[in-house]
Amino acid sequence: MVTHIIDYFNSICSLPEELVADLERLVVIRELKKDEFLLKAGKVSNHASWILKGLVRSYYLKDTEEVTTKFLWEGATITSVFSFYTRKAGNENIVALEDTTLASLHYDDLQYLYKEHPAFNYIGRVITEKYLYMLEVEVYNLRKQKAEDRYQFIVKHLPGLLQRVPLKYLATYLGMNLETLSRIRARR
Amino acid sequence: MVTHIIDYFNSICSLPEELVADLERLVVIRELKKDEFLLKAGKVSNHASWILKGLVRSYYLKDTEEVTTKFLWEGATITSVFSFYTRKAGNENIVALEDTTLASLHYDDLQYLYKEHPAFNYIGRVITEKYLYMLEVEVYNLRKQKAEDRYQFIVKHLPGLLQRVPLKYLATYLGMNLETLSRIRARR
DNA sequence: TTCCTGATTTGACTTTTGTCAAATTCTTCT
DNA sequence: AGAAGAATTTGACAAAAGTCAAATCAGGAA
Repeated sequence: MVTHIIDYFNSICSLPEELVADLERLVVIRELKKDEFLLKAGKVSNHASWILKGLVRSYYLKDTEEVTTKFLWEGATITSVFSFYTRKAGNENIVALEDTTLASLHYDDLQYLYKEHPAFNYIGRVITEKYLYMLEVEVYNLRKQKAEDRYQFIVKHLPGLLQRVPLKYLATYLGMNLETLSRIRARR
Repeated sequence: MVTHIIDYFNSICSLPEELVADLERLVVIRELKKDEFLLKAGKVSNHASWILKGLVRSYYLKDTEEVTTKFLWEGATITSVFSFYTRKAGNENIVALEDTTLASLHYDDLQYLYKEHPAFNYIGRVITEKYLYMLEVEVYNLRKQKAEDRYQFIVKHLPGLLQRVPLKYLATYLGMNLETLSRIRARR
């Protein structure tokens, strides 16, 4: 299991042996059952994780409504950007929508890797850049005025998501309510 | 001028002398007059820049309408994330809203710095994280359903922007049209 | 100052989306 | 299979935001 994530890092930049040894020691494999939480609002996020299998959702509470901010699946990196980097409690919840397997690094261990292994800074930078790019795409879609256009973007670019995610979560993710999403799907 | 940006990098992580020497050699100071372009749609973005003075706007064309995606000013990092990282032409335009002074690094020089100076990856990652966090805040605001709430977020967190930016640009940035923004400002 | 152009506001009306309530449909558990 | 609960759809209506046209305002150029 740990080898998968090491292979992934290796594909970004070839890892020195001592770094591989440290990773094997520090990377933790974790299993989340459906509906189990990886992070709860009010807690500090201590782990950056890579999803080996499964699907998670992150959301925050606006009044009584859950607003979904992200869906992440196999191959994705997941953490609460705010909480992990600032070391403060945030309002973000992360929960498994399916049984999920993660490779995780603790914040302290990550800092240790950055300090001891210059190459790991290269990897950290590239992964952060990828995450940034993903977020830009998300913002681009969210800025569309019409609810229909935002939905069609998912149909076109992430059709698999429609099979794996309940519509009530997709609706708040796309900034519309459930009934609107249902009606958009009905036309056609 | 170049010293400002080197001081900034130094504040993130102390720079070895050879890195400072390379930076002094590679960082280019550029001046943009109001309405001059830093990047035009259809071109590959070759520079990452830091704004020393001034204000720029990035936008793309949706049909005939300009959709503003970002306002960035003193202290901010600016590039087209998509085009700069993928080395492909994008749809993003970046234009100065005020006379602006930039410190820029060419893509190739940046890659050279990353390869030759591991410490610079640390800096690149931290800057990317900051940008990422800024973007998360932006998404958070955009996901608000009510146009009024999105505007009030600016009033509360970026009141200075209201003095520096024409409302027509602010409107598309906030995902509403000019008349709606004007009416929101009229209620009080 | 006066004119011109662009920025902003206002009005009348249309379209889109939200709200609330109820009906279906689908899943899961026994 | 049958029941309970969740997910999704549908209907009627209300609220929010968009559209188009016109008026007003503000800053710069002559």
